[in-house]
Amino acid sequence: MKETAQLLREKGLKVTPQRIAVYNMLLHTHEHPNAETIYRTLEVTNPTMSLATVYKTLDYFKHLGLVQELNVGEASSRYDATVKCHPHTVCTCCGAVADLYCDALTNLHEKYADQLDFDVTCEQLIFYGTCSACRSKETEESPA
Amino acid sequence: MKETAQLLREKGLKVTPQRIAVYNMLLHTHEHPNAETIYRTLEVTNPTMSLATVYKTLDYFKHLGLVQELNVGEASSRYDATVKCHPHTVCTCCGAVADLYCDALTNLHEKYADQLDFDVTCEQLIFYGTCSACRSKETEESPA
DNA sequence: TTCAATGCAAAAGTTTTGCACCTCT
DNA sequence: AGAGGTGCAAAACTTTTGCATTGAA
Repeated sequence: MKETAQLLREKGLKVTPQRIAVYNMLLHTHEHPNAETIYRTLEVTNPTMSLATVYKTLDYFKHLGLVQELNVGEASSRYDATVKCHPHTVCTCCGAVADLYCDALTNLHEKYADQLDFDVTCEQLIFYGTCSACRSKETEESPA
Repeated sequence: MKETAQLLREKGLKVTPQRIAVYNMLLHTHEHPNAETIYRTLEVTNPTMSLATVYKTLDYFKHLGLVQELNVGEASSRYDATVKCHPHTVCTCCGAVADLYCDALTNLHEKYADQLDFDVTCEQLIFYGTCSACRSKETEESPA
């Protein structure tokens, strides 16, 4: 993946197989995995990968703005390669965390800046509830 | 505090000094303390209080809807006795977590329900940035 | 009196750190 | 060659759990 290597280089990072693997995994998933999940997934193709390196790598990426850390109330943080602020949904039934692309619910701080006595640099909107897949399952099991 | 005792009883909880102390502390603060902070504060007046009890108590309260757990990206959860959904601001300079009362930014899921393929039960909106106090300090130190 | 709550200490889970070795530049 | 990254193991931190004792009803 030449682009990832170049991106890391531009950010002033040394290019290593581990860093490329972590970044590419995040680029190609919508699951918002946590460090443990990233580690277990990459372990298969990168047998020498260690969990500590995943943590260190995610920390570098976060500070350089390559990834976004996401806190949905679980014990461990999730990560998203889409760094632009956007809302998320968290299904309390299956645990899935999904991106929400809805202009009306994005960059709320810009729309309401005049009502806030606060310099907002970033916002996080999370909806907790039941996703459509889990809702269908519930309806099958106990139809109204 | 007779009201707290009664509230706990109504929720089916045994009334103990520890539970009253935790609930009253949360009622009378706007700091959104975490378990450790609650413990250290109450330790002074309730010398036998233990941290494990604080955790167990907060867990009961949360499940009974007496308190709200708040996750602002720190290692530990913060707690709020105001259980009604409302946005929060987090100052990345001083760490303060404040309530935001702004109708336009509350219950967003009701206003945009038709645009979401998701049954929302609860929402969490957090603005990260600099509070007015820290902004003034910055201006003093390096005036524009 | 009885059952649940408390407090302690130990355990579990996530994340960080120290350090010797390795690898990218 | 040299700076920096990796991997391992140990440590640090938050939260949970087991269990004997205490206390509320």
